Amino acid sequence: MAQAPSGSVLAKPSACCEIERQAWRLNEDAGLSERTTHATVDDVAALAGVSTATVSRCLNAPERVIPATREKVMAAIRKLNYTPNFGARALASRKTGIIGAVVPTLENAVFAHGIEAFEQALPPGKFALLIASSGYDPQREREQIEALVARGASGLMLVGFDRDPTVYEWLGHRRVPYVLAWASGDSQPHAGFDNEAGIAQMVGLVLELGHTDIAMISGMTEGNDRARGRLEGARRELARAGLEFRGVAEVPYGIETGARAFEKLIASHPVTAVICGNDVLAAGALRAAHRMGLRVPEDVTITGFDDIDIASITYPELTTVRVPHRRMGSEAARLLQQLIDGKEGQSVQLPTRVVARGTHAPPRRKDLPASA
Amino acid sequence: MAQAPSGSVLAKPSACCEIERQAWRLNEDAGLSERTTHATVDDVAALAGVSTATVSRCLNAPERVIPATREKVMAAIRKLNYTPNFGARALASRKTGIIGAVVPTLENAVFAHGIEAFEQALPPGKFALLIASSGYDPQREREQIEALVARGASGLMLVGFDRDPTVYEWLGHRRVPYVLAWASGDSQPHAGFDNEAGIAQMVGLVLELGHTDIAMISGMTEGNDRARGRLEGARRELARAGLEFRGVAEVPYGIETGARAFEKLIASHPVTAVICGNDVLAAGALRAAHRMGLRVPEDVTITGFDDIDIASITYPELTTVRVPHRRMGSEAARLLQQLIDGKEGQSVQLPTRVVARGTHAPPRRKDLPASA
DNA sequence: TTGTAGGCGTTATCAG
DNA sequence: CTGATAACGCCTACAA
Repeated sequence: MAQAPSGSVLAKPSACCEIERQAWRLNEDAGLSERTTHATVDDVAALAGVSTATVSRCLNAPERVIPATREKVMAAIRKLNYTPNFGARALASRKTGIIGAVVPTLENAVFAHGIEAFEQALPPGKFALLIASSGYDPQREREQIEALVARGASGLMLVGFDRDPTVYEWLGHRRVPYVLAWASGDSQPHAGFDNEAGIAQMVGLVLELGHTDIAMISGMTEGNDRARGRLEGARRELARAGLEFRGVAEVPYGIETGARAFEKLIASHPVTAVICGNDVLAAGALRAAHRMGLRVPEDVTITGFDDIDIASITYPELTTVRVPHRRMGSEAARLLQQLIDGKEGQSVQLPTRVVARGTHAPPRRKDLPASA
Repeated sequence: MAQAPSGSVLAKPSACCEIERQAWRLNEDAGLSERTTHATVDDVAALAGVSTATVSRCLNAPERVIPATREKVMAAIRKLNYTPNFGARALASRKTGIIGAVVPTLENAVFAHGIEAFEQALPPGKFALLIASSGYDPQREREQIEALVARGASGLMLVGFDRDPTVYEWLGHRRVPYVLAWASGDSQPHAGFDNEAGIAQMVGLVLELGHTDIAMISGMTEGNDRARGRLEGARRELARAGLEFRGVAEVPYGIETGARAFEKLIASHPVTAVICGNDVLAAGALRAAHRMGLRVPEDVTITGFDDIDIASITYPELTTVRVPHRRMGSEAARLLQQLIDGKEGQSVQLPTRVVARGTHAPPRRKDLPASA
């Protein structure tokens, strides 16, 4: 009988031009079928000649066991290849060591990086991270939250502040601690930054350059406080200078959508600068500009927000607003752990700053070529 | 006493220029302190006037309970705001509904997208996804695998084939089903594509254009079968044409490392084409080329691999190898579920193809300017 | 320092 | 279709 480590080949269809497939199955105890069940504390205790309590202590509080017996126990554990049963342990100890996180999507680098930092900031071995994505859908987010809690999450990391109040009530009733990342304000525990202040800095820069005909490509603002904060912050800063946008497009996240929005905006408004709600939209706008034969920044200024990797590989490199996403992820992890431990935790508001690269310049003097 | 939904403000230091912090704590039952414990099946059963068995059935096999009693039970559940205890459920049913995944890092868009697709392909509500990242460190990956299994993962998704055989033995012994994503070969259940074939297509294109002085910027090959497959595949294709690389740099994943490698390669070898192991390295190379004043593709051809988003926002847009990362993620999810269910599953090998965009061209005739 | 024994909240196997 | 009741595997006072 086949003895492959974990499975056995059932069939291998001849290689086809398109997609090759091959059948697999978890093998059903091909060889030794004596003990199909796993070792338990009792087995370990018996083999080591101690009580189950001692075995448990060796695992959870080694210092409370004398080295000699501890050695015996550990040897038995190794020999039996014993691993504590997760369910039993969770049931008895009333803790799972699982933390949940719901993000809109990991396809947005901002969240992927933040989550990565979040995960790395969790004490290794002490916590594991359960991740779900909502696709920016509030209803789905709610289901995901409930699913994670149902799977034993003893703490949650959520993105942004905007959500139905009943979600917070539910969480409060269940006594599930949570942290809002990429959020600001002070009505909830959070780790974030000020979107309005960040975009205001950028708009300030554009205004200083002398632009007056400005448009904005914003992400979808519904249920997204980040996008809304940026749009509103930009409007406010413009208003302070007695101006308003010549055009505003609100589009879903994506390079293509950013490109389309740019084309439309340029076609219908005589703008010299386009403020984008994030780097991906800006990258799309930049690509559209290239394809339309517009020079950046000579003909048009384009700015981003987030400063993710792509901001430094566009050509010219993107002028954007730097946001410490990774730092935010780790701060969120720190805060959440403190909340879970019942300790006092600190919400934190991280600073942002404009990174001036190559996509901004003073507006083109429109009268020059015309009056020549 | 404060009655905030889930916490109460303890202190708010005056806003500082750098980082603002604010103290939080999960409030300790500020109001009603009657029942600090959660409702259990017994409570629900009592309130509904049925047995715990019936309550359990209502949750796990509603069709086995007549609508009348089911309604009573559901009403009691709602009223008590009852949620099954995860640990108890896992212990009794011997299943957690948790699937684990270990990836090198979510900061690599390839994995972020694949994982996102993997998660979405999991039946919602039936499974939750536990994620850990290894940082490309085999030792850490092993720890993460054990941690996920210890947290109740009943199936695993791992990246690539390269790892200590004892890991597979351990998994086999524990009877934990697993799927290798971004992997090929046929000794394990996998969902992937052929790195060697993919890169060979690209090298073929470059050779056809007439290049003979070619270099490669590869990702780190140790413990990374994807990078190694690409490097070896390229070497082999070159050898078929009687050529070999004029230079090879093996560098960690990143834009900066790609840029540095390109500078060094160009400085020490008279190459006309640089094959890159992935799009990020290629983007770095492209940026370096721009900064060095080299024209792409007139002066030098640069190619990538993966076709992630950034490939279409570089300037010129990147010629690369398209890999169906999302499709792979969902195929991996499908396969893993079948393995978990004890059913036969199909390994799958997805096709790749060259996407010819703007960074390739015939080599520059070096003798032309010199002989003029 | 170590052992004893009860309980954690569900599910599952039987009868009824 | 529903109800007792015995696992499920581990933790943790409490005793020794």
